[in-house]
Amino acid sequence: MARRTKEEAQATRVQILDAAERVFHAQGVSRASLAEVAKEAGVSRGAIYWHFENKIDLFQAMLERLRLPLEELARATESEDEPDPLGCMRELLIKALTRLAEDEQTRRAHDILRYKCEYTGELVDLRERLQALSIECDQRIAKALSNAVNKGQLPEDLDCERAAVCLHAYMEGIEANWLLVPNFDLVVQAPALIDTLMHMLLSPALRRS
Amino acid sequence: MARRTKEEAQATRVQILDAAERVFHAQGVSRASLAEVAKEAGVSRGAIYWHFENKIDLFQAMLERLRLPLEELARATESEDEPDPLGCMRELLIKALTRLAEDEQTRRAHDILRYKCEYTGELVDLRERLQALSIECDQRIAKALSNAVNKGQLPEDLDCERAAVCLHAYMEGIEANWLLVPNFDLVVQAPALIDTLMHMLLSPALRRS
DNA sequence: ATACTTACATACGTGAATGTTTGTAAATGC
DNA sequence: GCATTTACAAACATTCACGTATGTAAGTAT
Repeated sequence: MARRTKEEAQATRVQILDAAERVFHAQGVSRASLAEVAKEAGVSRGAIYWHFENKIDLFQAMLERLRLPLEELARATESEDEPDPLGCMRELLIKALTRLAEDEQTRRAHDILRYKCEYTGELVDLRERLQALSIECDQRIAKALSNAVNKGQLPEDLDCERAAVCLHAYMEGIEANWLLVPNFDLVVQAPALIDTLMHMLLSPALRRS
Repeated sequence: MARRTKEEAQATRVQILDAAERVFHAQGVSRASLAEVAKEAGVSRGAIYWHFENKIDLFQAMLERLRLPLEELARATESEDEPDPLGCMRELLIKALTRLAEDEQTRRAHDILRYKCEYTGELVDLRERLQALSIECDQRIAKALSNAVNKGQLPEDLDCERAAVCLHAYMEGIEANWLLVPNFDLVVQAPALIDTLMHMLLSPALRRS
């Protein structure tokens, strides 16, 4: 095979990443072989080793593409200048569910992270990254809730940290369970699911002592 | 090594299962080798192949030990004769969290199922069992909620099926997130977490159209 | 007491995946 | 226009876990 131009090389890189996503999803990360990925991508294993160091490097690169396009909304929710942080958050959470239901790539990636991946050995640092992300997520939610409190949208004595834990858990569970058994229309149900979550924030059990 | 008596053989079987639990938890199911399990159990690989067909058989046998001792409470919650189904459910859910926090074996098993296991290939039927369990769980929760409605403990027009989805998701998320980052005392927080969940059931978004 | 079976240990063969190395033709730099 | 580097393909060596086959000493039935 002849040498490719730079753009062609970039294209094969993307092909490999797409193939990896499919193969990882079908076989699981540890069970998937680079030979399978290569075959699926229509290249040789050599090509993969040219673009990536090894399987975990390929996996990490694949995950990098997830860079959530929900950042602006998240930032708005956390901004103290936002006049309607709670409405902003509602919109953000609905978008998160909608995206999961509608975007094939997002769904596959989340499915891999939840059900096709063992967080051990070489992937232990990935687990640590997810732990850090989880903590950061809690903090950002708490900040957003705090903003909503300051705007008078939530009770004055709301324990934002504990509420954040509940909100986070609820979202995590919705996504996990729906990925496992997608037996209802997530796009249709999303607003009601999120409104239920919003109502939960008014629980007396979430007030400071 | 000489031949063991029947009781001794049963003891080594348990040793192997315990060792498998530890090794699966440390290395992940696919990465764990039977040689490691044997070494950890203080036996040879031959012993494992005597008691179990192969690695997945061993894994399934290990999971069988999970047989949750929460069944009586669950049955009470689902029973139409129970005068306080909601209180029963509250107790059940708190117990579920408490057990996860306090029982090492339960925690390890759940951690394996969530973060040390790829539901693919030979484990695809395990995934299907989990799917069936998830659906069944939704139905049992819905039934319990229906009982609570009939006792006047929840609003007449509650959509029990959708409420069950929310409740299930919340619990799932709490467990998953706490297993990933156990940065708060689950036993202490459990009552407040469950009370928050109970309050969620009163959301107007969960009423029938 | 003897024959047979159990509960393992040990040794072997096999296949598969990994990382590396070498080869090569075309693209790119000067 | 030539040397060099790039973007792969193909072949190789190594590791490693799995399943199986065989060995064996003690328990168990008769």
